[in-house]
Amino acid sequence: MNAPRTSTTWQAIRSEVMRRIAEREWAPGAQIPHEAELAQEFGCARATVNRALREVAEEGLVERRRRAGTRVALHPVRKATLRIPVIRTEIEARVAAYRFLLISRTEAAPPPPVAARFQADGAARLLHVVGLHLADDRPFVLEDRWIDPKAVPEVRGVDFEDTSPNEWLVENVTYQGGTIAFSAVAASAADARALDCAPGAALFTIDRATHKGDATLTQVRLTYAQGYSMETTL
Amino acid sequence: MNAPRTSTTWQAIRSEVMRRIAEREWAPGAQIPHEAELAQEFGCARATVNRALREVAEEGLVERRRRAGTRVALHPVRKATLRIPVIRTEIEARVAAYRFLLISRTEAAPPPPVAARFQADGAARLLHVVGLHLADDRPFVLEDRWIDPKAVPEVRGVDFEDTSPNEWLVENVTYQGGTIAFSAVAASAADARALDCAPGAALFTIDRATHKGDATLTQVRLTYAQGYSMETTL
DNA sequence: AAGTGGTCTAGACCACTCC
DNA sequence: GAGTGGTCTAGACCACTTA
Repeated sequence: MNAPRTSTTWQAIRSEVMRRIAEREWAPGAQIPHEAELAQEFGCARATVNRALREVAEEGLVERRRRAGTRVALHPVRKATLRIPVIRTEIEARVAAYRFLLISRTEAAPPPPVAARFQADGAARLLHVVGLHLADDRPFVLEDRWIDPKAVPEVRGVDFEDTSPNEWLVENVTYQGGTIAFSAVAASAADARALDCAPGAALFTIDRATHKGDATLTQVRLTYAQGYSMETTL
Repeated sequence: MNAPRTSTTWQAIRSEVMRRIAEREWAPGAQIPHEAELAQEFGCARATVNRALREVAEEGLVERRRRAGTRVALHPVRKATLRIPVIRTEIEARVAAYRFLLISRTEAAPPPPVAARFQADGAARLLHVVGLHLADDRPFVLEDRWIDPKAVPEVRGVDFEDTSPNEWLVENVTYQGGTIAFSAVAASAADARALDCAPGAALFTIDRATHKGDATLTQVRLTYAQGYSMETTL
């Protein structure tokens, strides 16, 4: 989008490098010239070449190692970046009216598979919140969440009548890491009731756990209404 | 992993910035000091601060705009990076024996939904390849692919008996862009037969189209065996 | 008009790893 | 031991945006 007057931009170098890889001028597995050499060729500073190659490496097209140099990847691992917005934002982006419907909010001992994730003593009681996100008053996604009140003390005072756990947690708790898994499940009776589909219907689900240090803060299963598709670009 | 002697590293600055955001020292929506100020505080060059903040911005924790400065994101859009390996690699990573079984390879006029993606004249004939990837001789994923021979001429000479289209294309065609969609579908009769599950079972699917310039090179639907889950970390 | 981030330069030192 | 990428510096100019 910008065209500085005199200098070579790192974007230009990135494009040229990617072109040479695409056109097989640099074959898969082959080593490409080192930074200093490319800097000379392009008539720019080595830092500029470094910036360009770092980006190409992040996309997985080349692999870089000190001393060994830079090689064109043999099996470029394609990387897709998923943007995972707050559900309310996702629905509003579809120009639909958002509403959250709290189904239940209890404290209970989690079932074994959930407890295992929290690496908690089996006796520990966790907060269990279930609610439905609606788009234009039609079911969009069912949120089934467990929260550890010991790790997130403020949560005890929240009723989740107006604000979904999804949104409250994003705004009030900073995560340090987590895992996400995407899968397909057959709708349970409860799923079918909440999401207005037939039992056994194929539903897209996201299971997410977020951590802070060693502690698991929260775990959630999002079960999307039938026909949902999560999309991104390469 | 490294601790240079005298200088401040950009990783250290990134950590400190993320800490301040996590600890609410910098509140959501608030503006943070500008680069020159932080450089002075940390006793380093502005370029180092820039590098650190650029990384934090890429993770979605802050938003940066010229003149407007850097703000802590109100709704941090979490970004998950999916590594999408070649299927053979994915199976071998599970310490399973990989095998590809070609089911059919024909040239045909694509059905309308496929043709639309190729923006081709309806009369165009595309290569249609269907095959099954097996892990330890058990069905892992069904690949149903359309390839435009006009965009990928070399493909006419490939029989796909030994090498799956998935693998062949990764090695022989460089993409410039594409779209990916993840969803859940009920197993069709053919899916059920190939993947050894009941018709109607909930299956995880990936639909991918890859482009080069304006041309759509190939489009594929990957239907995974029951119970498959795609995982990543935040 | 002015402030802020985006980028480039030229040079330097260092970390890592292959030979 | 030596070559390559990783990073930092100090300074500079520019692009973009808002006031």
